[in-house]
Parts: sequence; C-alpha cells; structure tokens
Amino acid sequence: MVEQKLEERLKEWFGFDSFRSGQKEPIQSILDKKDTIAILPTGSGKSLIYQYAGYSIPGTILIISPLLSLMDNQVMQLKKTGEKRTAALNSMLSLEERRLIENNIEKYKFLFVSPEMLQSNHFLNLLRTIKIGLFVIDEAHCISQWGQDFRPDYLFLGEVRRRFNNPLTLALTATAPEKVVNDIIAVLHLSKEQTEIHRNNPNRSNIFYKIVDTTARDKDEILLELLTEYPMPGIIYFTSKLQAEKINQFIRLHTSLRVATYHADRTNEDRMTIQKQFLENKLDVICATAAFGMGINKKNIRSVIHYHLPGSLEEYLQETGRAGRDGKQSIATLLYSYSDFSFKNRKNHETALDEQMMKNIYENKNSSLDDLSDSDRAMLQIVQYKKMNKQEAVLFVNNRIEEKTRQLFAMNDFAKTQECKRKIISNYFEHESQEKPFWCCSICNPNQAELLKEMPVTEPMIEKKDASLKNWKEIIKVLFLL
DNA sequence: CGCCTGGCACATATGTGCCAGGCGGTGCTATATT
Repeated sequence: MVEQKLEERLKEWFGFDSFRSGQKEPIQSILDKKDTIAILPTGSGKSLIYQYAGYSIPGTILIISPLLSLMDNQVMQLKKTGEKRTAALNSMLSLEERRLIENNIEKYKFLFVSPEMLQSNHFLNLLRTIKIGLFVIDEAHCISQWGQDFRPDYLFLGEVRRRFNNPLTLALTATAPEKVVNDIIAVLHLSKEQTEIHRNNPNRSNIFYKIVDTTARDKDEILLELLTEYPMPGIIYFTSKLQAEKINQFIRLHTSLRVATYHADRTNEDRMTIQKQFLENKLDVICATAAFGMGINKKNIRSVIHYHLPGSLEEYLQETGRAGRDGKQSIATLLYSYSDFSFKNRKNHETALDEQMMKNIYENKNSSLDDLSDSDRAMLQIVQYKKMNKQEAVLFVNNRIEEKTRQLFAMNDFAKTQECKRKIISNYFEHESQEKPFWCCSICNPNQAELLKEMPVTEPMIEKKDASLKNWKEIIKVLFLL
C-alpha cells in the first residue's frame, strides 16, 4: 500500500511510472527518518532521491557538493523541471546575487554548497535561521578520498552537522568499500547501528578488465597499437599533466584520431569545450588526469586506458566505470609497469610533516602556508583543527601513509595477480562473487582476438541541439560572471 | 622496488658512455590587481 503511494507520487512529481533500481529503498529509509548511506552507480538517478525527499519532508534540503560545475548542473536541471526554489551558494555569485539569496534564504527548498563554504561563520549563522530538513552529501566518497589530504573541510562536516542539531542525513556515492563507508559514518558522526546502508551491485559485466604487463620504455608503442585496434571513443588516464600533454602530441603525430587533453591546468572554458566535443562524438580520445570524471555522463565510452597505475582500487573502479554506461561491451586496459608502482610508493612516503614543520606548528611560529604543498597544507589544517599534540600528529600522519600504502599495494596486487580480476574486485568491495560474464578479464580470457570483433563501433549520437545549446549558453553566462 | 633527461667527458668533429638529479593528482575561497 505504501509502495503504491510512493509510486503515485513519483508519477505526480516527476512523471515517471516506476523507480529505477536502487532509488526506492533509500527514499523509504529517509521517509522513515533514518540516516542513510546509498551506494548506487553513476547515472542511476541519485539526485532523484533527495529531490523526492524534498517534496515529502518539511524544511530546506541542503546539498553538499564537491564541484561548482556539479552544483550548477543540478540547479539548472531543477530549474528546467520547474523548481525555482533552488540556488547554489558559492564564489561564482556576484555580490548582488548573493545578497538576494541571503535575504530570502527561507524561501529556497534546495540549497547547494561546498564543504568550504560551511566553514564560514557568516554562512553557518545564516543557515541556522532556517530549518534543515535533510543534510545531503553528494559524492560522499570525497570524505574519505579527498578529505584526508586534499580538502580537509570535508573532515569537519560532522561538526557542522552537530551545529545544525544533527539533521536527518543522506550520503550518496557510487563507490564505497567498507573502509569508505566507515569513514563516512565516523566523519559525519553517524551511528553505525542506526544508519541504513543501501548497497547496489556494482557489477559491470560489460567491461572486460585487461592488464598489460609492460615497462615505461615500451608503453607508448603498446598504447599506439591499442588505439589502432580499439573502438572509440575512449579515455586515457594519466597521473601526470605533463605526460598527458606529451602523449596527446604523440597520438596526433602517429594517428588520425581526434584527441585533446583535460586536466587542472586547462582553463574552465577549454574544459567545457572539450567535454562538449567529447559528448557529441567530435573527439575520439581524451588524455586526462583524475580531473576528468565526476559529472561526466557519456554513455558510449568503449575504452578506458590507464597509462599509469592508479593509487587505489577505488580510483581504478571509478575511472574504468566510466566505460560502457550504455551496457554494451567495453574494455578497460591497464598498462602496468613496476616503475610506476615504485615511484608512487616513494611519493606516498614523502607526504609527512617534517621536523621544521612540526616545530613551526608547536612553537606557534607563523609558518607560511604558501610554501607548503597542497597535501602538507591540508595535513597542517587537520592537525590544527583537531588540536592534536605532537605525538598525535605524528601518529595521524603515519596512519595516513600506512593507509595510502595499503591502498596502493591492493591496486598493485590486483594488477599482478594470476587470479580472476573480477573476483578480486568483488572481494575488495565486499560483494558476493558475481556471475562471470563470457568476456571477463585477461586472466580468464587470455586470447582476446575475438573480443574486439564483438565490440560495437561508434554510432553517431543524435544531437539534441536545443537542450544542449541552451545549457551551454547558461554555462558561459555563469563563467563570464567571474 | 625504476627510468629518463641533461650535461659533461671523451675520442673525434658526431657519436658514446656515464652519472647525478628529477620525478602526481584531484578544488574550494578570499583577496589584490587590472
């Protein structure tokens, strides 16, 4: 009876006849007033969960989002469906726009913010004047993945929750092994017993996992071979911007593929142009760093190649998971070289507070934050925020290095193992062994000549000119407000 | 836990051999300057 009601409202509010897999359970859990962690694949309609909740419960839905572009996307989508009570409060706003929103704060139903914004007292006080019906953390794996050594404000969200009197909370993510779920629970100060966790099967049976054992010397030539064989479009992931640029040139020189780079040094405008071209099948290959990912929803990516070893299986699964969203056969290829592992391992061990820094922190000297690397600065902020003493700080840093090392070794073991790759993934993400597809991995199917014949060739997408152009203009407008 | 690059010496006028040094990546926000 309740189920029928849920679906009636779905029809009424969103015009859909039925929920997609994995949407209904977390919605029910929220309606039952239980803190909820929902793990479901990208593209499965995560935002519908908090939108639905928004129409069912009183108060403002506050959504913490990691990227300005994601916030803009969500606001645009909501407005397109007629929901005007929506805003993103961030540094892109002009002073006037900001005032307008702040003066009418209680009128907004959906508010998007960055975790950094929630550290400003001005903003916290403003939000305490309204009732927060649901506290949503979108892309919640960022808590574990970015909070620890890159964006420390993610780690302070539990304190923010407490200041709002612990509102009903929903964490949404696509990839979360138990360690990440535990981090989310701990950081947000949720109760391990009372939080409902909804896990959906991440099995991507249409992705073939291939590992090529190689060396840095032979890599480029192997890559070239792969690119001539593989159907496109594809992404090549690098862990260095310089290398992405170099290989971009190399591919241009040796093939007729349409290729571009995407990383943090590209301007926002370039990034959007490239993303748009890729979406419209005007580019065959993107040479990218980890910057290319979240919020990119292209269905027909046939191939994801890792030029370098990712730092963790979480990262690897997120990136390979961008292939084959259309359900058709796709291929994930890792170009493994031992030197990449060894280099990364050394780098991980370098992220430590050195003697001078420790002195600066604990003798209250004003150490210049500008001289520090991002990860050192983040570490410093965490140490100061949590008021750790010297001993605790050393322990914290060592634990962090240990954790990173553990993740890297898990990734390395995955690459080197002679067992089924899919089985390792299932184990790591704590899922019961999944049914083995016919095309599984380079261990189960060492002879892959037939695989490529079965892969679909790129079909040109029918452009929805109206919609995409309109959005595009909106994005440009927002950009020029800078 | 490796591998590439650049500089230099060396034997010859361009190539070779050696050795030291270098070597990630994710983005908020605030503020000063055009």
